[in-house]
Amino acid sequence: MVLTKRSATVTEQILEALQDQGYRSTAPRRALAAAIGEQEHHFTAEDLRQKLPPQLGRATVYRTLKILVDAGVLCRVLLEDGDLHYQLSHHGHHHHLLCVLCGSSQDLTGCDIEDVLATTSARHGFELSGHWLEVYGRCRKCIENGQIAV
Amino acid sequence: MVLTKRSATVTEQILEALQDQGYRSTAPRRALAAAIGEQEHHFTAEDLRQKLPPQLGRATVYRTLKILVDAGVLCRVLLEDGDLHYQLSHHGHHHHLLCVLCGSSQDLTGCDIEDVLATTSARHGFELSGHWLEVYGRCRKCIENGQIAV
DNA sequence: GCAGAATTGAGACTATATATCATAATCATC
DNA sequence: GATGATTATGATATATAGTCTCAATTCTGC
Repeated sequence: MVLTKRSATVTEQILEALQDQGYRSTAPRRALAAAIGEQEHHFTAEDLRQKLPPQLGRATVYRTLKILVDAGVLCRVLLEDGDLHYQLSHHGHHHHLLCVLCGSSQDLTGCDIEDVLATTSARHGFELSGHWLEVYGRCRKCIENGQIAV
Repeated sequence: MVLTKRSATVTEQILEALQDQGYRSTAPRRALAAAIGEQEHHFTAEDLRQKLPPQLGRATVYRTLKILVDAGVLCRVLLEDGDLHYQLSHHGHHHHLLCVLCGSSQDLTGCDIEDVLATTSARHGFELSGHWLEVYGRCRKCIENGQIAV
């Protein structure tokens, strides 16, 4: 396994991304970056707020999340029940395999969904501009642990 | 083209579905069914409310929409900007090709997305339980009309 | 340390949706 | 039709998720 400069902690990566985009380094943003670094899986804006000092304003949390999504550091994840969560993005367009039991997620890589979509859409005379795909199920670990659906 | 009992008006189909599920036929529900029948494309709960007498309570609209989604008459559609809309469902699991210009939608049928997903997921040791897919783009008509993105 | 610009946070506000519950409407039965 | 058990309604309160404003504060380069 090769260690590179980019494999610093999540918190550091986030702060770096902010700086790369010309944003200032402020105490609230450092606190937010640290809180995000602590998240194991996907989280909501309110999840973060609970980990942060209460005087850190709601607006700041949402503003920063938006910046991070735009910067490609975070991506939005749509849960099965319609809840919108955030999680670290592994850059580039991709999809998620979300475990409905433990909340973990894997990136769906090396898949040819895009091709299938393009072909099928073309058959309908449709010109593709984007799509949203979330996949729900049980991850290997949860299956092995013999968990059954809630 | 063959006319069957099932090809009654949308409004009638909705009312029939409600009755099939053991729900009573009430004035608010009839009004709602009529309003849904008038919708050309996908719509929000508030779109409907605007077409209905103001004394028809908000709760009734949302309750009825939920019933209709559960009954499979309507399905939820996620727009590119995150807005949740409703539209008539053509029964069974399917996906939508949503035109971002005119708002029309086509069902994505005869596609092998499910297979691709199953295969890819299996490679990740993942046991599929569901997924959500929305596809955005421009429909044939809008392309032919030479519309450009807003 | 200063000035100017960026950022913050308190709170008002919007939009969407659900919960409560007294009242009203429905429908099977008489 | 009338009755009554049951279902449904709607006014209102509450919840949730997020945006907007703007005076006060904090950064950063100088």
